[in-house]
Amino acid sequence: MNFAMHKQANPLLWKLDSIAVLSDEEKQALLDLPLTVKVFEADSDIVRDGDRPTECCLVLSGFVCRYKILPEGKRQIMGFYIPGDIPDLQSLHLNVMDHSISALVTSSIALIPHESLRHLLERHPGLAAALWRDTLIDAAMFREWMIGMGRRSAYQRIAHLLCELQVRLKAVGLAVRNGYDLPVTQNELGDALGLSTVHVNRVLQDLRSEGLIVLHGGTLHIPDLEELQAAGDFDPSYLHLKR
Amino acid sequence: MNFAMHKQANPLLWKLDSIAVLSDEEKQALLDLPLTVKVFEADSDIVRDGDRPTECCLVLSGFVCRYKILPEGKRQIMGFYIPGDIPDLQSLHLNVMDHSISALVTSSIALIPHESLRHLLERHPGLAAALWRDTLIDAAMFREWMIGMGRRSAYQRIAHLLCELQVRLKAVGLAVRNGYDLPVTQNELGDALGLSTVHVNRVLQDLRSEGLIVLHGGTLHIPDLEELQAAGDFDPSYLHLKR
DNA sequence: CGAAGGCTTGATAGACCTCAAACACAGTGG
DNA sequence: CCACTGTGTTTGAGGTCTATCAAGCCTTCG
Repeated sequence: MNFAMHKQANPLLWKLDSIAVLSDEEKQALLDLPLTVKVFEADSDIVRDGDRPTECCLVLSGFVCRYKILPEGKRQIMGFYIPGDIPDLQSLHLNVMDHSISALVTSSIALIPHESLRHLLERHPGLAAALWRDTLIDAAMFREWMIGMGRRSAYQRIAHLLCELQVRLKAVGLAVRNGYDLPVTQNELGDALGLSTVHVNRVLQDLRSEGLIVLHGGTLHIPDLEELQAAGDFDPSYLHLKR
Repeated sequence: MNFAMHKQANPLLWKLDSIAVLSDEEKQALLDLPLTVKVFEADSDIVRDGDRPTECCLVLSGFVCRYKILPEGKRQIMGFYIPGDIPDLQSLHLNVMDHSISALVTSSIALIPHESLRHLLERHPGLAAALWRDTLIDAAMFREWMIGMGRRSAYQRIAHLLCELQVRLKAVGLAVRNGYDLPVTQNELGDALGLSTVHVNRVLQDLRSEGLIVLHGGTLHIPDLEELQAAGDFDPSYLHLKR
């Protein structure tokens, strides 16, 4: 069995392979998971604040975000999720959702019953460790975003986010070295970074005029990745990738 | 064996009991963990950014924080930890620390070898689930802090933090209904909330003058908890306590 | 009693927000 | 084929929250 060829078909395999060492047996077990694929339109919720999910959602294609709406109507986006990610893996151990997960563009999502996952993890402690690790890396990303919103300028924050997505997309084969598709509006960027749309727009123009990014029509080109990383004070070690 | 009386001696038992259901056997196994107790002075690091820990630290008494220093010298505090917490539990699955953990006041810390923990978790899947859940709740707190720094005013943020500590301290028996010891300087509060010391001071005065808090000498009194929660837009559900 | 750390206050500045409107572009329908 | 609509982007002007700088004050402790 050639697992390399399955990476395309099953992005979860690709993703976990980028953060943990898996045996062939474990990889096979992952491939054997029963998946129900469902397509979500742009701006539709996959899981809602207050829900008690009985399955986890694995992103197969598209772009997904984790967010919460505050009483005053403001929205905070707490993370972007890409193919291979299981944004609500936590629902395995936290019964009630304390936020929502939504598709930003049309996305195909595989639903995996909790039952199947629990069964899998019982039999394969290595996979249990890998998924626990995955949730810990998620937490590390939250921390890094916290640092950004607490102590970095808007300019740095945006540069940092663009770098994070570069690295993560590349780890699952969805980015080339110098760019990727970014199907996110400036409004959504603002909600993710704690900024107003207007300010995001102005800072993006700064980044453009400095030649750090070329961004239009949802396509991002990064002429010099290291320069952008420096501008965003970005160090990928918090993503805990294997190499 | 009366486990209730052990809660005092072993705050971990108390803490886990507040977030998960444990059998007597599991409780006993927790009590059997080999602990090496060590006292850390105020402002001394327990684990450092870049370390590769071989043990986890359990807070027995005192007050601890998770933080990171940025290149420009700024500090972001990403969480406060109290007796019963294991702030670096993640080191079980993430080899390299991407931040530091430090005592804010003299604190006694129990060091638990990874080996012992792994052994424990293999034998007691229920405890493994409880500790995984604990790291997920940690992540939920990060998310809530993110929301604060992204979308809440300084006034709300401070009120929110004071409420969070109230609930968490109460869950391990360290707070009465209307207050607790808060051994944190205004400078540290600022670093935790992404604010300057000066501004923290002014907002605290606002909170005081509105009668929402009485704070001096490291002791916080909350005349009306519900009012403070309303001021901080605080809803404890993200802490995922049992009841 | 002096030193040190933390708290408080005042004045000034800047980053970012809000409001408001114009512009660009893709999709829709007649 | 061209108005029409909607969403996203861009620009301008004014305002505010919060940072920074600088100093004085208070308490604790050796």
